Amino acid sequence: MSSEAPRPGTSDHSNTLIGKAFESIRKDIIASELKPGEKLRIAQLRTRYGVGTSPLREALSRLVSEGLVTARGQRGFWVPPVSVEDSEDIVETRVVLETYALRASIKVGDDEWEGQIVGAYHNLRRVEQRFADEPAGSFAEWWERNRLFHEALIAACPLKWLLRFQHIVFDLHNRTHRSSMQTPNLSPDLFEDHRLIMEATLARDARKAVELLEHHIRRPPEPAGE
Amino acid sequence: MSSEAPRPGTSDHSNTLIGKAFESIRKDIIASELKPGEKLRIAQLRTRYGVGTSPLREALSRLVSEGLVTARGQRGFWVPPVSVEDSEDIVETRVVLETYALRASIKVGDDEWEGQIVGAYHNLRRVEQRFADEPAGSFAEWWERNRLFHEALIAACPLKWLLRFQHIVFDLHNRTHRSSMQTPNLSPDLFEDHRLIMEATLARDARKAVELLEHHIRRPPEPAGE
DNA sequence: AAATCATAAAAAATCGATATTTTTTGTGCA
DNA sequence: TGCACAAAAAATATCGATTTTTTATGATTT
Repeated sequence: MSSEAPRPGTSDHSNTLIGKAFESIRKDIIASELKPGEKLRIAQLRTRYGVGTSPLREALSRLVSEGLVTARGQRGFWVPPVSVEDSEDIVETRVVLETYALRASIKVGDDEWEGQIVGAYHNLRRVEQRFADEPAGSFAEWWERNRLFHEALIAACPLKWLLRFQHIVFDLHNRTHRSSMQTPNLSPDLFEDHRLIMEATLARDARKAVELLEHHIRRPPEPAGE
Repeated sequence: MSSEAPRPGTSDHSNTLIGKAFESIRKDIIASELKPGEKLRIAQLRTRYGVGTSPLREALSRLVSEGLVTARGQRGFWVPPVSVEDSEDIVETRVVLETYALRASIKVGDDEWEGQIVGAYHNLRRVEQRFADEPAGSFAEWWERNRLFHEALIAACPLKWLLRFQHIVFDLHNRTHRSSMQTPNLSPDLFEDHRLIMEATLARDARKAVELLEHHIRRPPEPAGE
């Protein structure tokens, strides 16, 4: 009997069309290639992602609970619209979860945890330096490494469920940012934030780290043109 | 064009077999009728809930993101097992979310909010009184009204996403409690907690209300026997 | 004439049956 | 006991049928 019940919160969908569709659609929604408010028609998605109806609908169903897709019975699926109220809600919820997790991490984090942060920051820094030269090419990459850096900061928090929720609102926040800028546009202030947050965190200065992180999360997206 | 994109976090699955299956399975998992660690075989569930493969799998997919079902690619679905670590994780996450939401509610709640709390408490009190006489008959009802009472307490919190996450961990916490007791067994201390929490909340004594709520959430389930 | 309502046609979502693929179980052999 | 292979079971995916919603059209009312 090698069929063990997996731990809660597990979602191993490797090697299935469901998994492929799930990841692809998730990626496209976060990147705002599937635009906020857009109707997700099954027939269209089938040709776009090259899978049948069933795996497609199952992937969409999974995304519903993550808030990246909304469903109405017998009416189909949509990309949820982006509104100011929702964005503020997402930002403040992210502040609550992420500052708690950062405090907890600073309290119990070990050498291994510190090393992961330094490594993630290094990778992030690389893209940030490259961003000035070729913004378009490094934009998507920046978001991914930004996510990994923030995850590393709070990885020592023992509450797995809280981290899971943080992941969800992070993705949602990511999407609102990306949908608000037509062209890649990242403030150098954001980059500076990262350095300061890391320094305060490694110095175990919880109060300062949390304050910096709050400002960082609340920082509004750069206006499109300048 | 009456097809409007619904707000994020919406899940209206009315009148679909998916919705029926989703609610039924969710209910049975929380009530531990589908037991922790149990394999969820599609063929069995089809006869049990009287629906076909497609709506069944979609319902299960939705439950995966809520943590009430786990999935392994090509291996199928399980009811997640209950472990001590997971339970502590769930409890502490619930404390973080629910105390924040209670504080926020006390800060901004209006008359309407207060009325809902009093009403929910009244309904809950009724079942709690009935519980002494017929525990088996009022057990499931108690859980539902308990949930409604706790939701009423924090309903004025403006962060919809935080409330949504609270709902998820509440259900998970509910399940761990129910799976730990073979026979209905609720402590009178729990009932007393409710009264005190309500009083402190309506008195707008945030510090006291939060302290009581923390103790209440952390209170372990009654041991099965006496 | 404009607006409302009913009806029909088209489109789309939903569902179940069947075929395919993968995993699990069972059996014989080294 | 361990391994290879075959059989069975189970999950997954595709397809087509059914149901529901949406759109289009025309008649009726104000």
